[in-house]
Amino acid sequence: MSKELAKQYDPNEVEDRIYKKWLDGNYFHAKCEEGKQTYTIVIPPPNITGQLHMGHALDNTLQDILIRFKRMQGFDTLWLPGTDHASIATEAKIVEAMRKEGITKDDIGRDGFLKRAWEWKRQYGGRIIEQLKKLGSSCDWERERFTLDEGCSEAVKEVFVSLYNKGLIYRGERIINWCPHCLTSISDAEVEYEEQAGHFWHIRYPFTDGSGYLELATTRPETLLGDTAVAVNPNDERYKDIIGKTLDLPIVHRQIPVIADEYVEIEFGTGVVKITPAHDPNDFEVGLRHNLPVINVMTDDAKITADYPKYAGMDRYEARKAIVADLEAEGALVKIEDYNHNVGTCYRCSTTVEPRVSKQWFVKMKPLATPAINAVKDGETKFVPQRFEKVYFHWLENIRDWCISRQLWWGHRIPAWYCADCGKITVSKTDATVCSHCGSKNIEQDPDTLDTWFSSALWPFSTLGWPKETQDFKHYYPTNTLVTGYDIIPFWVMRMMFSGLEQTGEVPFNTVLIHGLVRDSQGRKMSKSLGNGVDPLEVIDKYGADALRFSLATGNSPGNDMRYIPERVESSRNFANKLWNAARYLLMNLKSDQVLELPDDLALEDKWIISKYNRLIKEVTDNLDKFELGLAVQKLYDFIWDIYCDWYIEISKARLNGNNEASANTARAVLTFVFDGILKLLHPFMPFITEEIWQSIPHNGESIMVSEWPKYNANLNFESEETDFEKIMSAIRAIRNRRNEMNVPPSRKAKVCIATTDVNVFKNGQDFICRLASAQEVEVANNFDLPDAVCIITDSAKIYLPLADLVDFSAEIERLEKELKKAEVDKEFFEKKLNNPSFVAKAPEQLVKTQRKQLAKVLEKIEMLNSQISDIKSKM
RNA sequence: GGGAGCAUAGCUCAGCUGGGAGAGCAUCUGCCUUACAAGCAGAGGGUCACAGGUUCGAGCCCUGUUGUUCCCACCA
Repeated sequence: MSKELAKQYDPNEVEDRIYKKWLDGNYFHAKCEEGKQTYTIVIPPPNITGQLHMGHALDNTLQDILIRFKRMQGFDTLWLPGTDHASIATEAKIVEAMRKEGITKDDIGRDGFLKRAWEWKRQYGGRIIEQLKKLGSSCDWERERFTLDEGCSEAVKEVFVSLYNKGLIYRGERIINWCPHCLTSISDAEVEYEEQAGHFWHIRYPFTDGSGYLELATTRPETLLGDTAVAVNPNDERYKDIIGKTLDLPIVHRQIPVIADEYVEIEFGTGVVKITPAHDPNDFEVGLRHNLPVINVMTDDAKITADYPKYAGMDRYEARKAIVADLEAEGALVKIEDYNHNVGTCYRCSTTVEPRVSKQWFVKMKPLATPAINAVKDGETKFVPQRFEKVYFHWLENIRDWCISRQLWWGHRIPAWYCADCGKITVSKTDATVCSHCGSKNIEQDPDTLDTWFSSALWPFSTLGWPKETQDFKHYYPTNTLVTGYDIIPFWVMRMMFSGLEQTGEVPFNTVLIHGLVRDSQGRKMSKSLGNGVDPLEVIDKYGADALRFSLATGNSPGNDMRYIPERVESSRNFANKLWNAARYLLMNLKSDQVLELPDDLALEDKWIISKYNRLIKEVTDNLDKFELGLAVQKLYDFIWDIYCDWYIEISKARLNGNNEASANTARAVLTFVFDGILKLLHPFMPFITEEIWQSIPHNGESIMVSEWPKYNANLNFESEETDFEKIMSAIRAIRNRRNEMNVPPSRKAKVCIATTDVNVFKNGQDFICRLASAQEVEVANNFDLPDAVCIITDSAKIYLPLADLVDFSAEIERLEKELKKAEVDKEFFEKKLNNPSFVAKAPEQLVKTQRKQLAKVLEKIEMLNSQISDIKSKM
């Protein structure tokens, strides 16, 4: 309290110091207390390759707000942090770094590569964690986990083996999405489709019996090398007679059959489709139905194989040109059309995906999807906002088996060994040394690793110690809220759901809070290639973490994208400064033995603000419970700036500078009491500044972050005092307004006369009116003779400002007539309603009552205005 | 082709269970009033995209239209 606060709040001076204080106090650590209700969030683990961006800032701000709120409410609160090994992204980064040194993966081998990868992780993996701390995140750092750490790896093996034993994981030769740049398979979810301008090449395939040609069209002529059939629709009258005939595949001159399959659309193109089972998912299916050979024509990096010497070594696009040229030379090319079509690309590197048949590991999805769908249908897990359930259902209902093997080294190695002797597979949690089928030692582990999302899918329970029956797991699982962006639903949310249900028998969380993307000020996605990304750390450096958090929480509704507007952060910074200065005011007025408790002798304005504050507690708490963070923060902003600062502080000045010591003391107590409460309510949103201030005012406890969340108290409702005080407020506003209109300089104080039926209320407010409405003295009475002056009407009073010399009579009449017109419109509005019998009959009684009152006031006002107008006219 | 979101003040957005439209920024006027000029007191500014419907009453609920953004989908 003796501490002197600077005139302007300097977040840089405060934040690191406060964060250290929290760490030293061990406040983030969840104690795992028996019998206490828990609240748990597991962090969406950022990639170790990542740097904090605005999306992280939003995601973690929302989580921290919820966590701090629940912690203050007395829950045993755990926010479990960690990072993701991000197999493809990390491996790509390391390979790239090696490339600059002129080294390849093969040069250093698997062990050498992994050594480098771990070294890389050691060096950069903690970077994003440090950045999260800058934001103020109150994670339990003692429980920090990593998807590739020992515990998570145990969980991965456990799940793999268990699913394998249940027949839910299998190995098979299927068509998968292959990225020729990352050199690995990727899952369906990892393919992004984009429309590309391409061509439609019309080609003639001659019949072997010399009976002419069949014309078809393709967007990918290079796959012709792998054609093993041509298909038509069995119901297509045009082609009925040719089914079963053979064609001579141009260039290759292989004989291929004409088959009939429903998949072919009669209307589209020529109604004839070339079938390349090795390089197209649909053709693959057709191939299965017709037992067609599968001919792979491309290597890992999408170059033509040695089987076609003329094109061997050409990449897909070179080969395309060469083949088109050769088709033309052969006279097989009919025409080329422009054509736009959707092309699948790799979500990591944007390379066009090459569908490819290969032997991979899959998770059988149907049996896992059903319980995950039901859990959401039954409301065990809820999405906020609810509409995202549709996205979730859509994915799960249309899901295909999940390709989980990746041809990468950085990740969880597949716990499967192949026997060179009996050819069978041994799957085991522990490293196998002999074949479980024949006992041979001649076994070798699968070189592949698992999809990075396989381990993320287990995150809510693997991080709590599962499969061990740990204290943490028993205590904190299932978790409560998962906070993530809508773009992550198919990758992660869905997979955690079915994994949690399958492995633990319970949903992993009961609420999924979905947020949108943070876009740039023009609404574009922030991206490296556009260079429009805003670095949250720079924003924090300039405006403070509290200002950034506040902006991200304000005006953001669940599930909706938002734009990053620098002016908004500035306004948040200003708000922080406002709070800071309110604290300075408080401190310079408090007494050394100031206490937090409220005295009994509360004045009208004290009851007014306490009552309002009491309602604020209820509303903010309700909003937070319903995940309406944006509404909560808006209410806090309004209360603090408008109610507390602009009104109560201003009003308190009269008492603090007056000579009634008892009244001054009461004001001090109320100022302190309410301020303590708003700091607490604001703390989840602006943790640093609220802590810094709280430490300098009278307080109970070590830190605001572990102080008690304010509780609504029915005894602190003072409705009639609220109404009464608001009458004084509206009188003050009316006088200010009038003076402004009349251009009265503030230095010119005027006497104010108030005619009202609430004489006592206004007598009570005389001091305030003097102070806040530049009045010299205030006279209150039941009635006055209408003075030769300007008159204002509020809901509860007629106010006379004796500033006759400033009055321009004709302007005054103009103003009064304008007001009269407005009042007449109001009158009509209410009368129309109240004259409507069905309104009176059907509308709530309370509403009808207040509208009647309002009408009466309007009528009174009209009468008053009329009399004023005639009064002034008589004096002109 | 299917699904979803959005459309509210000049700009960016709120608006919770339907009861006379709100904030921040910007603009205009007047103030350095002893917490704060990153501030104070005021002002102006909106047919809530359009058309129907339900209701005593619609920014909010229903139907359709237009514009826009996104997600999903194998028409080669």
